[in-house]
Amino acid sequence: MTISEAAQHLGVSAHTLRYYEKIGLIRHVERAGGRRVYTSQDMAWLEFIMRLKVTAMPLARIKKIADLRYQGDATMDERKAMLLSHRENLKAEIVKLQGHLHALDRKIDDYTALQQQREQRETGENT
Amino acid sequence: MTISEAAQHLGVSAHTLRYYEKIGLIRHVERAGGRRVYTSQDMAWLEFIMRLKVTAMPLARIKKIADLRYQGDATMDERKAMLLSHRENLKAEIVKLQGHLHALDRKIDDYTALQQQREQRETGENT
DNA sequence: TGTTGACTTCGAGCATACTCCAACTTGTAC
DNA sequence: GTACAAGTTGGAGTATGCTCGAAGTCAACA
Repeated sequence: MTISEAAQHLGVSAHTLRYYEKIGLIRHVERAGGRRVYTSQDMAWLEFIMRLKVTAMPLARIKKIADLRYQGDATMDERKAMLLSHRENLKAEIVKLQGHLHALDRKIDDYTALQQQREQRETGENT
Repeated sequence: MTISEAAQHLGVSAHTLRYYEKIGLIRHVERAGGRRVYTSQDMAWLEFIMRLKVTAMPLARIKKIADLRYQGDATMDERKAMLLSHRENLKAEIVKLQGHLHALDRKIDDYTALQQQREQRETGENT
């Protein structure tokens, strides 16, 4: 897979993929005639990175997981612990957003009530 | 309420409150002897801003709602429409995060399975 | 009246995550 | 073999949202 194919597949730009390689999120990507060739393993790893990214994990923390991964199987427990911790954050985040959703609903209700008051005034129901 | 009280109450820094005033999220805050005095109405508005902020609305969009608010009641429909649209985004975001949570759970399961395999090898159950 | 400490303004600086540029190389198409 | 698209590198620049520093002001208390 070329860089532009990979980029399209992952929904990011080729620039971003080079950037991720530069900061070490993904390492020793093969080259053919100097050009990057992404294997299916590379893609699986990048997809996992994207998964962490969309759940608002900062690149610095993703980098830490990447570093551990490149150190080998001995770091598995630590990586699992990081994921478990991230899962808890994610669950808390979902609960928080649900709370904000309800608050937003109430605010919208306020607007609806104000609109109705205005309509009543305009149709002159009180005079 | 002084700026530091307001900041503490809202969970941001005084610097941030001045910044929000500078970019126009909140306007004509009273001064007493040159110092900001936040009224309960100011606080209600700032709390609403925070509510939007924690749901990942960019300051630029919040600014737009603030601009509309300062234009008066005539912009109520437009503001309500923005909130409705934001609510849809928020709902979609929650669904998305729930999906990512499940994906994360599966990844964690993978790690657990690998750990169990390793334990079996170490205790020599196969020889 | 002097000191303390929280406040003021303005502008510069910072962290994150890209995003772009310049100059050069490579593979394919004719 | 030459044109052209797509790729390469390193480094600089950008957008967002703060965050800090400098230099000065103000109120309250000893």
